[in-house]
Amino acid sequence: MIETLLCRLENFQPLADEDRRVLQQALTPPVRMDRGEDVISEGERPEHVHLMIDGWACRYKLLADGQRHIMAYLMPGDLCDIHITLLNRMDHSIGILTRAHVAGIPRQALDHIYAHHPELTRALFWSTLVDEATLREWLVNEGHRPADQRLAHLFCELLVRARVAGLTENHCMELPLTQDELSDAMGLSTVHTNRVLQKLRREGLLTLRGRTLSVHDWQGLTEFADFDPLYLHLERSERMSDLLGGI
Amino acid sequence: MIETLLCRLENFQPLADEDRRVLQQALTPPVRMDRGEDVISEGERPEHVHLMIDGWACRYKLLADGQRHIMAYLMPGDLCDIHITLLNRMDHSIGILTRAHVAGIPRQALDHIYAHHPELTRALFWSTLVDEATLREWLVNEGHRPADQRLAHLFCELLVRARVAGLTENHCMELPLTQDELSDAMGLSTVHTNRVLQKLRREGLLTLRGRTLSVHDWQGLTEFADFDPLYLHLERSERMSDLLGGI
DNA sequence: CGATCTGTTGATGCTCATCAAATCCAGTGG
DNA sequence: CCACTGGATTTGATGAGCATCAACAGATCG
Repeated sequence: MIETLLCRLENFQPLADEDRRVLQQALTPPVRMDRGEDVISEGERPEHVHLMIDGWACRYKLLADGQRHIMAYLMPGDLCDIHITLLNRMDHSIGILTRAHVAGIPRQALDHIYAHHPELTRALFWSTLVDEATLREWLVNEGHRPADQRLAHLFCELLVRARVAGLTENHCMELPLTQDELSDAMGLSTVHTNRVLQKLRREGLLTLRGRTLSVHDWQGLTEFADFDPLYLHLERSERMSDLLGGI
Repeated sequence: MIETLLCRLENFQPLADEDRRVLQQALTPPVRMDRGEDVISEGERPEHVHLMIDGWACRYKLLADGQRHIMAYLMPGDLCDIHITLLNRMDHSIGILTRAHVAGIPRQALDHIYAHHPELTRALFWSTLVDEATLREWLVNEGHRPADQRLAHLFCELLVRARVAGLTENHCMELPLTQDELSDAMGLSTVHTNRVLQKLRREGLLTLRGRTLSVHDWQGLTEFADFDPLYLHLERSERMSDLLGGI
């Protein structure tokens, strides 16, 4: 799954073999984690950067009233928290959503990369900038789009990201999220999310059942959601071209 | 106003005189801009990083239906778009909100900094991580908080940021935003924003009139808004201590 | 096989958008 | 100095979108 990460980083620019090796060797062995556990919690001082090997996680914050807001989904190949070497304390938590394996890059190894591998450093920096761009799009999504478009837009994004990570078959992907977890990310109630999902299904755009997302009308979905993948900055990905062609 | 930037960067760690000089000398002379102009537009390939000398700007995207969503406010001392050196094309625009002066750091100068001034580079990287953290908080704000808390939270943030930039007097600051511009950031209609502002005023929390924000009950406001400034990562700022003490 | 989590359905009401019009204000030109 | 103008703020009325509460059906799992 380091392959997935490398593959993603190469959306910025091709990596030297040396850089690939350095990154690979920096990784600690994957740790098994279960749904409900935190990779790291708000307020903690992190010592590792974490990499999702398999399984899904999310960034989230808890509000004063106990509600959880999910700010990002992390799928296999995603780095969880590069920030962390530079920020003192986590301002949010990272929680596991499925059975998962998580590897780490020790702070020390990362410092070494920063000091001696400028190209790799830039690639990692690039990757956080993409995360930031994604965050901006989510902000637009929650701020301005009604519930149906909002969910549709999320599914577009997830399908593209999964595609680039090699996690799709045709227009289907494993999506191990409950409607509750979707709701906490979209700022909707579970009930409303449920009704919107039914509507998207009725309209022949997609179905979500048994942890599998199937997109039936990709073109229709992207148009409905006003989805423009520019913000994912994946222009270089070969796996993207057919999808993008369809947009 | 480079002072403000340096002062902000030193929230990460004190800068060497050498680094301060390098940054100062990298700046191009400020250019005068007017409300409505774009510093840079979506899709463009940027050649400078921009620094707000005076006046305000915002990051925004235009949606398919013509609505504008504001994703960040930029005040004097804020860098607009460091990303830019690494991302190919802007996935959003930066628009001027008041008469303003904007300086630039040429891409070339920035590359030089990246290559030869690791500490300064880290400080700049840190600064984008804070931007990202702010984005996450905005996401929570729009996703989960009702309109009154949402606006209150925004005002808390703006006051703290202005305070650190030396732009406040007591609990007042110049806030040159129309209710329309506030609405576009909060995902509310102008009408509703207006009513919420009246409510916050009636409750004695703050008044916003004639481009001036006056917070009358800081403690009450932060409690009402569920505001925790951790995400701004300003622990080192001396100017913050009195405000934070009040939280 | 019950216990628990997830998904589904119905009913009710609040928050907020929308439309429309009135007022206020700063700037501009006669 | 005043009339004019266009933008910003304010007010009222109406209705849509979505939250909330409650209950039930299905799935999953030890």
